Amino acid sequence: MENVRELFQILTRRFGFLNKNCCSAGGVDISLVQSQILYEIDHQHNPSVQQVAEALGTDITTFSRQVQSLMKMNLVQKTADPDDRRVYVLSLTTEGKFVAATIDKQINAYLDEVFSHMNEFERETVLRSLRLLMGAMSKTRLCCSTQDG
Amino acid sequence: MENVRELFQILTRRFGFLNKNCCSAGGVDISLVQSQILYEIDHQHNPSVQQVAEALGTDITTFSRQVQSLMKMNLVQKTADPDDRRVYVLSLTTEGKFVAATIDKQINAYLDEVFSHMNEFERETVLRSLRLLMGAMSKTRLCCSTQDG
DNA sequence: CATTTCATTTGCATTTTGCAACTATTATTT
DNA sequence: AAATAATAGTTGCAAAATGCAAATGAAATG
Repeated sequence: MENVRELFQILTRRFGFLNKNCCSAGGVDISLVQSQILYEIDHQHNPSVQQVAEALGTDITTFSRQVQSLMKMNLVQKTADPDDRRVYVLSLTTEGKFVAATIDKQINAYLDEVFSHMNEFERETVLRSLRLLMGAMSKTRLCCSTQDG
Repeated sequence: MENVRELFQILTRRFGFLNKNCCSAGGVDISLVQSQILYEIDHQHNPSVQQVAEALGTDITTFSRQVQSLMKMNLVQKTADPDDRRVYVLSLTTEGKFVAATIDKQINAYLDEVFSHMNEFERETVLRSLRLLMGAMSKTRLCCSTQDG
């Protein structure tokens, strides 16, 4: 097997650039981490502060402060969990949802553009491969576990 | 087409975790960015300070300081370019090469483990797909361009 | 009811970051 | 060839991000 790491390295770098450049939406300027937080909150079901922090691999104290910034920007809400009053549930505000959706649109537009360079068969194959790869990654508990996926 | 971004997001997150966790080698502790810098210097041909900074999408002043740290750690060397004395060429020291190689081994070992969950045919398909994807990304100049790949 | 565990937040010191300004060198003008 | 502009790289500084230790308040355990 050739050098697989190289493939991954370049692929993820490129996607990283994309994320970095796609981070202003509707007059609001968003940093890369903030964009990732919005994404994560948007995709988890009523996540607590800790859950999101862990999913992103961020120290929880750092994350706590990042949430504070996003609340000041009126993009994220914190709701006390009635069942366990230690816990705060995170969610996006209307504006937060709008920003997240805008970023999502931009990124998907770029990805559509990328996939437009393939024919239908290639497209299908690539997508199936990516899903396969994710599945294989999930089976490995060596490291790198995430919440989802 | 389903939500492709999600696939990418999770895939790159996982690979990011891997990179993050694979960053100590031979008693030396290495941060994620430092690991990426070593990788990049190792894979470019006599790169200048600016070239590596650009490849990584880092501000050049920040990068200049990161190089200084890596020089203090005796992992990276700076050589004055005889043709243009404004330019410094970056290279890895023996120790730097060792560290880079160790990290590379760890990451590839993990990836081997991942690919071991597939049969030969799947493996081939996935690798071919990744290459296809990279090719398609290179054709798009919308954003996200990198030096290599 | 005392103790432990847990989720989250703050104090503080360190590190990282990037803009503006600087030095030193090369390229371009006239 | 002197003057000017452009380039590669470095520092000053101030703002932002990070993470450990410790604190708070709430739940679980004995």
